[in-house]
Amino acid sequence: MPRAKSTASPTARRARTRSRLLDAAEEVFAERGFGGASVEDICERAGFTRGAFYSNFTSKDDLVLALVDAQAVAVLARIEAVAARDELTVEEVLDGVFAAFVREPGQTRRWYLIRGELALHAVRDRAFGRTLGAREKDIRRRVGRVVARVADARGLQLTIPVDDYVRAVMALHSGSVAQHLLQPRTYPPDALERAVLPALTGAILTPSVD
Amino acid sequence: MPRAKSTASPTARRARTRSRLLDAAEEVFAERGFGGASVEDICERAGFTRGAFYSNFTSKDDLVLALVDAQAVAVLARIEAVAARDELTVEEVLDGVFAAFVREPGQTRRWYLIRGELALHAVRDRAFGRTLGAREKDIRRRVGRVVARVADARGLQLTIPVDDYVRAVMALHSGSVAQHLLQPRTYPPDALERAVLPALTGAILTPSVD
DNA sequence: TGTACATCAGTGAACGCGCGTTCACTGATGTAC
DNA sequence: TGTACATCAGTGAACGCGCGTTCACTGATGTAC
Repeated sequence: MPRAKSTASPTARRARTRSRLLDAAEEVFAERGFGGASVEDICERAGFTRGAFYSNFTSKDDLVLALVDAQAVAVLARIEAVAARDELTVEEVLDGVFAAFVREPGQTRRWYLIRGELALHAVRDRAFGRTLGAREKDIRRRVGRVVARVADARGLQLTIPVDDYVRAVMALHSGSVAQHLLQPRTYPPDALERAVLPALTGAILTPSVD
Repeated sequence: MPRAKSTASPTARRARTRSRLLDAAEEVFAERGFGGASVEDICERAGFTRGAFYSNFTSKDDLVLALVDAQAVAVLARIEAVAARDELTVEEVLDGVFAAFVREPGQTRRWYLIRGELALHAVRDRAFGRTLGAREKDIRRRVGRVVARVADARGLQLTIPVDDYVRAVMALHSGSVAQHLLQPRTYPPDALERAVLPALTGAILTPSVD
């Protein structure tokens, strides 16, 4: 059978194959979970045979690690873009951060499923957990810096460590998405944040005394 | 090969077999996920052969549904026990509720993994999602009633719907457990609740005017 | 520019294994007399 | 109380299938002359 159309140099084409496999893996993992997704499913989705898979990754586990790395790079880049905008309020910054996790608008469901799979895998596999934990810490630190800067510019100060605030908001957001996905009709997205975030942020970000 | 020791009437023994299989399934699902856990793993853990499994459940999916039902009954019973105690503060009620989800003390990890698996499965499978959603709603309503009663007895009133408050606290707790499991050494259990809950509850539960 | 050879990304058939499910059976317990 | 039969919870061998992984290969592209 003939090979797929050749568009670029072998090196560039190889990188493209790898990234297509990663994209496909994200989709298939979201749909069926790590355990339920087969290597063949992923290859079929990406338009390759299984041989191509093992030419680019040493195993299925190796692919999961590569996925985390690729996501971390992409998410951090999008957060940097939010951080560069000085005119935003704290709420807008947080909105931008949530959006940064999602590859394309309207992919919240996929985002939730993938993050859920990664979180469970991290708790089960200690080594993987350390990798994911380090990546999350990186992201929280970056977000925390932006929040602190924006709060400062508004003359507000935090009553608890900024890292705890960021953790709390992310937990709330994650819970909100879960509730919405479980009850799509009766519980709109962001309903929980809308109900709770103002009170929380009001209690934690108070006007500076000086 | 001889059968396992006979202790009671066939009906009682059958119920015992079923419940042992459910317990084993909870453990194995927590360890390996739904996709990663085989029927044989579960049977081995429970001390039966696969035939016993198919004598009690029609399929692996059927087992998951039975697991949810069994958990709902158990959790609701434990919450009722908390609700019956009138002397508790709002914080103690919430602590009691979180404890109610865990079968035995020190099983937080298992609780988190099982709930995570169920949540992902619910988002993927709409019919299952409706079942789980209904169960969660039941639990929230029950918890909400207790919180409202306790707040009322303390002369406090809620500034947002009690259901949203309960959702928020559960999301926070779930996020807290996730953070702790990811960084067991540096982030103690309950660290997030300790940092954030007082501010949140203070902002949402305010002294009644009348 | 044209030819001969080297490289290696991706192919696809093949492997052995473990899976979910089925089913003919066994033997302990319950029932009838 | 003792015997004969019925029930059915749980056994364990067997089924076909799809899995993760391997590997000899092909043919498009890059390189040397």
